[in-house]
Amino acid sequence: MAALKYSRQREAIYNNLQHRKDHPTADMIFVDIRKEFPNISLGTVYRNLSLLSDLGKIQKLTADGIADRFDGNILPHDHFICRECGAMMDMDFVDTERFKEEAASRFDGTIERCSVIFYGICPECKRKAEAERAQSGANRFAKPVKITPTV
Amino acid sequence: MAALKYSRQREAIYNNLQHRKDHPTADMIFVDIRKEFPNISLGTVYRNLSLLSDLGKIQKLTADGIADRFDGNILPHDHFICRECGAMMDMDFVDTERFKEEAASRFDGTIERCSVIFYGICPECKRKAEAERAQSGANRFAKPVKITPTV
DNA sequence: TTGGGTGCAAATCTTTTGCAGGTGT
DNA sequence: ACACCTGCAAAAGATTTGCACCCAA
Repeated sequence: MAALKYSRQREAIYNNLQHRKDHPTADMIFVDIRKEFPNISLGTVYRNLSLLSDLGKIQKLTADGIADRFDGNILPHDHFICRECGAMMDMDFVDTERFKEEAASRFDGTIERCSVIFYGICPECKRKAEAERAQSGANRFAKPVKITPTV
Repeated sequence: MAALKYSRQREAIYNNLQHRKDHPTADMIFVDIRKEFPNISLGTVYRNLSLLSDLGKIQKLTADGIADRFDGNILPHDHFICRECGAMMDMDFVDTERFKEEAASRFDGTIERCSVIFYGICPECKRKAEAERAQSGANRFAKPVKITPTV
């Protein structure tokens, strides 16, 4: 079994993640951390994020249509992604654990973890849209409609 | 607004998805459908899956560490992925709608959809593992342990 | 006829990996 | 000294896209 050694880069990556709450991508962390370590490589960032995630020190979040994001908060909680501004935010007021237990009690296999991601329009974008609509009457979040054959 | 035209390829892709329950990747569909359309290209499969998903005729499923999968069943239901065999299966006995409403009622933005994915060991792999363990005493699903510094 | 759809291949984006040299223990 | 870790760059994997031709409406 491989023994883990200390590395300044790994510590910096971990700390960077602890000090921000925007659920950054590997590249966002890379850009930020390069201020402190100008020579760090993106590969190192990926390697350490993957390692920290395997160790359970951070969380990797995979969602539809976007690059993986990382979260320094490992307490069980859910996430929301805004399809307007792309922001990912915490949704920690829903009891996911109860939900997970409910599933586990009726499932024959073993449930180890559960990912819950909500998609929609975030409070800020919704507010902006409502202000606009009050003026123009148009709804810029309306999904495009197509003329559709059966398939 | 673009008008949609019928295409045999799109119909075949849609039907292929309706007739299977293994939550295939784009490539799996491509391989299967090539029996009927030897000249179809992977790009066409991707384009149509994306289109059908936008139209709400099928569902795209994004999960950790695997290629996107597609589901012909658009009724709200959750999924489970086995980390041993990689199979993705339905978990439709949990009331996700209630869960989604619970979240929506306490959230200031608009929740449009919700993805719930469970990860663990599927019933079949669990059974096999238990049979093996009864003989050898070893647990092949034990996660590797590392000696860990603070970070 | 016209504009959407297709096949093909190249491009893009994200993430992983091989290698040679650096560093923690 | 011995692994582990890093930077660099190339590779890999998944998905998208430009283009010329084809086909449904």
